[in-house]
Amino acid sequence: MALNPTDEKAGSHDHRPKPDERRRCQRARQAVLTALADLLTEQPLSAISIEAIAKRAGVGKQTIYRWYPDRASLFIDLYDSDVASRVSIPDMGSLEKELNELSLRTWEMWRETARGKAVRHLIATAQSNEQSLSQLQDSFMPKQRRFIEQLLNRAIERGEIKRLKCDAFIDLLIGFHWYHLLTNTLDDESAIPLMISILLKGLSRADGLQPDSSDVTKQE
Amino acid sequence: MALNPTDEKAGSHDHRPKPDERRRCQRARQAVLTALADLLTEQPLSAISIEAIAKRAGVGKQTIYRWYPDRASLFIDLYDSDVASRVSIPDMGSLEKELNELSLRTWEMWRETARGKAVRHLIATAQSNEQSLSQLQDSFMPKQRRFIEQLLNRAIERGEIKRLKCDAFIDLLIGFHWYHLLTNTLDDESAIPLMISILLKGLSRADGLQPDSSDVTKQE
Amino acid sequence: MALNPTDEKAGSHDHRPKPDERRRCQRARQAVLTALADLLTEQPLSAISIEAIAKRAGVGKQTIYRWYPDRASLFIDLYDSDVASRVSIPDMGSLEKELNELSLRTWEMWRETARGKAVRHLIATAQSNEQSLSQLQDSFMPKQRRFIEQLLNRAIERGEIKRLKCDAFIDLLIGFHWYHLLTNTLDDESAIPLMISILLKGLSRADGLQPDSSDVTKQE
Amino acid sequence: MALNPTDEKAGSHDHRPKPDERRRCQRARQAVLTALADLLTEQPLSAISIEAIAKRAGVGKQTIYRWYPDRASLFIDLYDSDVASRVSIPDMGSLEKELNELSLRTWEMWRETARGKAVRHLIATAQSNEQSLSQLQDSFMPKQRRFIEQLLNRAIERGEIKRLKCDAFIDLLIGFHWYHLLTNTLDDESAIPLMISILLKGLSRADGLQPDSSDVTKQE
DNA sequence: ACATAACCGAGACGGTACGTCCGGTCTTGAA
DNA sequence: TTCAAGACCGGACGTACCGTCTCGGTTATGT
Repeated sequence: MALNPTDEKAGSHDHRPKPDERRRCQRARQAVLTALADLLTEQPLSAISIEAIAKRAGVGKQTIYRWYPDRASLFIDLYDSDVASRVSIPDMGSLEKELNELSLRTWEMWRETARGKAVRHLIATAQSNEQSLSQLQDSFMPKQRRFIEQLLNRAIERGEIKRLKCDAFIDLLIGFHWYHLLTNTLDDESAIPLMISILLKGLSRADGLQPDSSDVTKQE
Repeated sequence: MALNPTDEKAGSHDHRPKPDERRRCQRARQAVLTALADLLTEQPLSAISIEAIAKRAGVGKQTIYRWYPDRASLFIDLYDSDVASRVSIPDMGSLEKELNELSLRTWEMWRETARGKAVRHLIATAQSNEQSLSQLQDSFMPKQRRFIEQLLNRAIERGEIKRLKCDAFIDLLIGFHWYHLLTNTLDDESAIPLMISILLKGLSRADGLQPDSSDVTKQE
Repeated sequence: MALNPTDEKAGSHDHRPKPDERRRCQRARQAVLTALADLLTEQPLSAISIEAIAKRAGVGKQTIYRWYPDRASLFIDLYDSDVASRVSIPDMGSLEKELNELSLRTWEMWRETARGKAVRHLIATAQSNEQSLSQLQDSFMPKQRRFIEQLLNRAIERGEIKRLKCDAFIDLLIGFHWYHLLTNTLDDESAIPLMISILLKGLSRADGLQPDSSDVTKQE
Repeated sequence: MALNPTDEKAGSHDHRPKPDERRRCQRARQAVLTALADLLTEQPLSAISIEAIAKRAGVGKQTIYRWYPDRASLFIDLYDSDVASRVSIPDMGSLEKELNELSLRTWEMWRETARGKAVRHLIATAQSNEQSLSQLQDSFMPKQRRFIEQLLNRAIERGEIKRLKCDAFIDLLIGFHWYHLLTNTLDDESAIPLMISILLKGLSRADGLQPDSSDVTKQE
């Protein structure tokens, strides 16, 4: 049986000419990201379109499509570009405090820079576009989870909690935030510490008590 | 002097001519819902459009727009029409068992009837359409929450848990499911009992231990 | 009652982005004109729609709307594109003969190329669309009149008739043809020479006999 | 017992439910005609639709469709209903004067009662609807021609002109008016007497001079 | 040092779907 | 039956974006 060497990626007959990252015009890149950021703050989500971004940025549409093969990539690039740093959490000695801090800062950033809208658009887009969904899964979500994992690891080092790889915990935490973001229902930020306290109680007791949940520590 | 009550100016905004629900053609309504259900099972989410639904149903587009002022209403009507009954949970004596049952049945229904896609489209749509968001908030979400509240109330009556109105608990539970639905990541349903056990442990301890979360029981 | 505020007033500060004529795709232009011509010969007038033309031409609707701001422009472009030349009349030494020739050839062309239908659609369209009416007035009618004016001028040079600028004469001639075209009543082409002989007799005597029509020669 | 007159039209495979003229509601009929007349004066031609007329008249659409099988019938009914009388011309002893009077009064009526718009719509409609075209040919046009024929007959009785049945003459006269009506170009009513003088000169000389037009007097 | 690629802006292109409007038919309840 | 009201199916309207494709013009690499 003869393997076709050109077909490394199954099903990919995508003969895209692979743009040369070195020659990328940084001015254009910045213009696009800035334009998108501006539109997000000024316009309703329904007014965000590639065409509008390109026009606002003074950039050809192709320039966007060249560097961002799907919408998700663009929004993720924006999200990463200048925002990640805003939510780095120092060691506060308490996981609960740190999670609260992380959550509150995230919401603050979502609100103030309209990045919340970007996330909403990103998630919405991924529902009807396979490539965008992949980007969401492979690029955006891991980064989001890593923030939380860092805090968990720190707590483990401090001996605050037991060593465990509990995806469900992170799912619950992020799911809570997404839920409120997507439904625009976080009337009261006091819901956050409450939610975290519930989660942490669940976590602290997850060290092998009930037989039907004893596998928590072995998950994954 | 007779005042003409039919004032054409009528500063009121929308003043839509209010279709007469009694005269609604049930055949058309069913055709639309069936067509939508079929498309959801057969087509990718990106292929779902009002136009496609109307064509498939053999119905004029206007007939859809007449009864569903926004896309969300349509999807919610579908969701309600024949699905709710599938996830009624009998009293199983254990909240944990019941929540597990509810979750598993929900995912089963989402999968088998493609109603999961409907929810995904519904949520995505609400991101760029204010009216749809309102429908999501006011019509879809309360119904979803009520399922869980019923189980919680039953557990309270059984004395299994203390009386409490803990929105955060429900947010966490639903948020978890939405998160996995929207990102198409529920590879393993064993994550569900794990998640529920975490939640329940948080809940069971929420009865006024730590001073900073003692208000759990008084919430709302 | 919601009155639909059609754009008829429209101070026409319509800063449309003015498409760049140089970049116009000639293939698309030809495809549109050919498709329209074909539809005119094959279909009843009621089946002629922008959508049908675009589909037949394998062209996006926008491509039509981009270059033809109103329906009239499209039909006039078709009419001009390949038809005008068919009715150029050589000097035959006699105005009557030439007018007969022009008329007969016009009807022949209207019939054989279905351009008569185009004119009918053009005129009908202009009745309910201000822009189309303007196009009819400013673009189509002058060209039609010029054909006749040329013959008249030639006759003047030959000394056949006196110098005069008689709009009414042309109005009568064109009016006659339009009348029969629009009502689909030209059962017998022998009506044409008869009509022309009447007109010409009126013309030949118009050289200042009756005082109340002496201004014929000064008209405009 | 009266015979049911609905089956008069032979060859009609039109299974229309045969409206009973005797039971026709005159209130509804008047309301429709008045509404149409009002819309014609108040609205641009593009705003005239069956739906708008029905709504304005406070009448069901079916009531219009029942009595007017095509749009043309409706407009002709309006035109006939109250307007014809306005252009009856007394014997003025001179055909030219009478034709001028007829023409001027027609334009005056067209303008003042917006009936000109009705005629425009009528003609436009006939371009894309066979039934309407038939109505135009069989009902509207003959009536219009009869006005002129009456004047011609009177002139013949007076001995002013020779006996003749010259369709072309009438075609020219009506064609002239239609042309200016449809193109909204009758800037100056002084064009009318000029046009008529041309026509009449043609007519007065049409009594067998040139051999090739000697058949004028034998026409029809 | 300069040819030659790839970039860039602009925007035309073939399409799909939007949400609205109207045509013409059918249904309902009241008179 | 007729009428007012209006729901119904169908289909065209004109617009907005999609993602692709030229088109000159402008870098900026690499031999």
